[in-house]
Amino acid sequence: MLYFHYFSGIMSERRVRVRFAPSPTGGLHIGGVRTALFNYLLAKKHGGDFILRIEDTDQNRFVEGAEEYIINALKWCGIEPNEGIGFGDGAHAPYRQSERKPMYRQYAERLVESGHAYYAFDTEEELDKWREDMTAQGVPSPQYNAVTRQYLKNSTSLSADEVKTRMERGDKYVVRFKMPRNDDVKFHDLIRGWVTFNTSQLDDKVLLKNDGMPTYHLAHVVDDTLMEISHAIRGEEWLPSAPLHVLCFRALGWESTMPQYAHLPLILNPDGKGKLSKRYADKLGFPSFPLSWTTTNKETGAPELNVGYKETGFFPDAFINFLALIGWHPGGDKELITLDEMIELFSLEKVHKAGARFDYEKAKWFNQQYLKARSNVELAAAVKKDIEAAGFTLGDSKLAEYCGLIKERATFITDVVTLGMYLYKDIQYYDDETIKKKWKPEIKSKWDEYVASKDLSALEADVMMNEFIAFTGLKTGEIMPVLRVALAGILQGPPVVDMAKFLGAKGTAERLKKSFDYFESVR
RNA sequence: GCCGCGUUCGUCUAUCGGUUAGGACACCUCCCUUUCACGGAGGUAAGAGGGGUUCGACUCCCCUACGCGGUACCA
Repeated sequence: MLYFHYFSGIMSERRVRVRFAPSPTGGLHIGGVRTALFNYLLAKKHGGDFILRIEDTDQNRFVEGAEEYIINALKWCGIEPNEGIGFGDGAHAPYRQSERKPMYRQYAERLVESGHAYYAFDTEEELDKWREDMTAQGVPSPQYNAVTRQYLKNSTSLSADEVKTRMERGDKYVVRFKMPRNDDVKFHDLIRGWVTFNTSQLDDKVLLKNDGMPTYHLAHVVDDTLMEISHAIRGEEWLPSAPLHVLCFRALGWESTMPQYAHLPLILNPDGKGKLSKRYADKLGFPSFPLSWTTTNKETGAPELNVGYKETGFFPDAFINFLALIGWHPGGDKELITLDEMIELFSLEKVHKAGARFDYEKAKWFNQQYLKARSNVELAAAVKKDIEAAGFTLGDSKLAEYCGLIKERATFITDVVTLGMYLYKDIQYYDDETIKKKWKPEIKSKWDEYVASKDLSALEADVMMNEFIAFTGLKTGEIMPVLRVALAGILQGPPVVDMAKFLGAKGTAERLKKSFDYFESVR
């Protein structure tokens, strides 16, 4: 509802409004989903607004379908914004920065007028060349700053006339922030506390590009202000440019409504080397996107399908639970928590500072826990389509029974379909090795003998199995593996008697006969 | 290189000056089950190093090391 604004100078109460602001440059990756999640949690915790803003200021990197993907991913995760692209316009439309393009220029101009920014005419080629030369001379990362701007082509170094003619002539130019030469910029981060940077380390960042689009820096300062954003929660990779942003707010006279920053720790690759990347995920065999997403191979140009968490068989609630606990911990020993509980428990102060390695094994464990907790009926509904497509022809209650038999053994919802396939269609594979070791022809003759005198329609399958085992006179260790393979084909799965019950006396008898005949042929 | 941020079991983490440093994943042992799994019981395993401050530091400060991030007319 209302949030106590601690560090704004004047203590004020402010409605919590947060935004998730991805670039439509491809599929949303796991780190992005977690950023969205933390934004969502803070908004819900305080009864505020969660906004989806699309930061598409770089036309070159725009990817078709990415925006729709982001919307669908948030929907699947169950963390839907209540305002913004795909979720309804509020009072601050439009929410796509490309559509807000005309709004930004005036603020860039304002900064130029107030002496906080200037025009620069250097072309990208000239700058590339200049950086190259500087690097060759031993400057590791050349800065466009208080010193170098004096000899580069801009309105601080050129005469007023020259600037005027260039602009009238239609020369392309950018607007750069005029970074002070040597000032300390101090700001408070909700996760890290006070952070200080010296402006001598910062350069004159481009605010408005030569195509008239703002860069991220200007765009988010303007939009966060106009959209009345109270908290800016983003990845740690933004921390180094935060002082620039603070200075922009200040120069525009917006410091009092500046959002409070919270820089999230990064999700690292499992070996701790670098930000979690698709490349690593691919290599180690786990998904990096919530939903499947097709990318284009940079070398071959061929389309590549990246299977998502959803398609792998993750439940959204399990996925979110797992993600929430990367870099955040509410205290206590409870790990299985619902979204509502997360909202209740959430606070940015409890977010960790250090980066966290991604652990796919733990992700699987979460899913397994959620799977086990689902009712048989729920699982049946979730799996019905796939399982019917795979050959299951029985009714819903039978399908639920099947799910109950299988779920303890499954990690993914997709496992439920495949793990007990032999129960709803013919056995596709037999473990011949076990048969070669365990098969005794007398089992078949005993079975024929046993079953000849029985009325299968009047017999319970479990009773039948127990009677038959006793009838063979064999030790359970001798007979059980054979019966298991005869019913399932493999040495895994639910208890033999339970499988028999599922198959029914008649179904079990048919299957035993068929399997025993086969066993005779392989022994 | 420079700047920033960080550093508790292999991994995710609890601890907010006084604990036998707790939990979870993974791993190992045993039990349950003559299958696989689930479940249960137990086990191995941690405060990067060095200085301070303090009666007392994982906890506060400094230095070092290491890791990550940033250093674009990308976000």
